[in-house]
Amino acid sequence: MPATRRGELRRAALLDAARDVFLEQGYARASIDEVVQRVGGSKATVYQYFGSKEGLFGEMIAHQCQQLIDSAEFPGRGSAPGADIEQVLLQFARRVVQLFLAPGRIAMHRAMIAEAGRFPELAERFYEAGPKRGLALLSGYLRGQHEAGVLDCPKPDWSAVQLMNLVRTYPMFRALHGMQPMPEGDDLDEFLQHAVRLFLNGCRIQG
Amino acid sequence: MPATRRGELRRAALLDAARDVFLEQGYARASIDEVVQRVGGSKATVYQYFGSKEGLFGEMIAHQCQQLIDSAEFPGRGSAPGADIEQVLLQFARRVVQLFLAPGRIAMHRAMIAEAGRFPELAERFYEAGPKRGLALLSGYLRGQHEAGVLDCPKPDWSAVQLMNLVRTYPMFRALHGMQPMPEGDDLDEFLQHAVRLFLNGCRIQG
DNA sequence: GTCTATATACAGATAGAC
DNA sequence: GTCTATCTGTATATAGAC
Repeated sequence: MPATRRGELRRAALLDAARDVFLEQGYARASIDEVVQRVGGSKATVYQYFGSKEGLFGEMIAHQCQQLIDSAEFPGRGSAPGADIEQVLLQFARRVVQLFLAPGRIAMHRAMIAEAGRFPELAERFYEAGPKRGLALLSGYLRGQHEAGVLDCPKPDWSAVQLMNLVRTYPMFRALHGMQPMPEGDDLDEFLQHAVRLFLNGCRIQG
Repeated sequence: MPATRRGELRRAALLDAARDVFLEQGYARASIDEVVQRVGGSKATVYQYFGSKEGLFGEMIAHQCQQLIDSAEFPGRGSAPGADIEQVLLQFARRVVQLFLAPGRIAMHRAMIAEAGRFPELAERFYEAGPKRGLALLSGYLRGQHEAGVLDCPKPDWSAVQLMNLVRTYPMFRALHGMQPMPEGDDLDEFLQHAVRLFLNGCRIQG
């Protein structure tokens, strides 16, 4: 840990450069030399602050998770209670996809998955910083609709997972595999509408 | 390409060992030396057959994809036309999860995602060997149900993607991130039933 | 606290004997 | 066609000057 003001800046700059290098090249291919070269300074400083390559990676991921938490204004929060459910959920779907498909996020996700076996606690932290918070918000919204008798959602936690999977998985799966988000001729927003409608039909109160 | 019988066996043994090493360690950490050490023989032979580390990785993945195609008896195929839809789809869901969560498959999936940027054509091939075939079968089944007036599935391709996402994503997501397949207290099969029911409700003919 | 220079190790790839 | 021995580059990590 740096004690001086300049040290703080050095440390932050190193974390930023490390993010770029690790996410561009993956953990194993990334080299400390390249991180140092981008930010200026010397390798010894890296080892002073982070101890090792694993340490640098770990703190970089943790830092990213913290930023994700700070920046995420999840949707659903602040939507009027009586607003049209389909519109609220569609808005939510668009925001989730936007968050997950941001270029840096895909790269980070890839790096996480690649090293999940070696850094299990980081994957857990990532999950709690991102998906878990979104799920909690969505689940709360669905619980409210259930209790109001608008939807049939006896298990809002599971329903939240399912809606999230419906809207997020297909484009994310393709992006993780290096494919275009949607195949030719398909329209992402139309796909999201289809997913939300399926979900709403599935949870409709049976008359 | 080996010409002798013994060469064929050597090649096959190398591919098997390569699969283990790559999937255990990931592409970058894996070393040719370790592959050679496990199977016996020498490094030069590897370069004779596969040209480079990338070549070995590529042919290993291709080989695995072929095996996946050969071994996959996808469900839905051969189910009686009049069978109960919920049971057919539940059976399908169980089989899909079983296939995707097999230990080797998760490791392979991780390796694929990690290197998807550098080997885009491999990801494509994997997609066609696995998910795409499952989706095609499911889509055909759903189209039949739609045309028979049993389900409301005007876009069976999208509906197939959505059902697949509902049943597969959550356990697979957790496995990829090194977490247990299901959180404590939740039951996988109950989750699958919940997913299938949501889907069927969503596609039910509106009366 | 930060830099330069270096130790140490190991990886991918190849040359040449058999 | 297959092996042994080796070349060459590059990575992590550290010792010691400023």
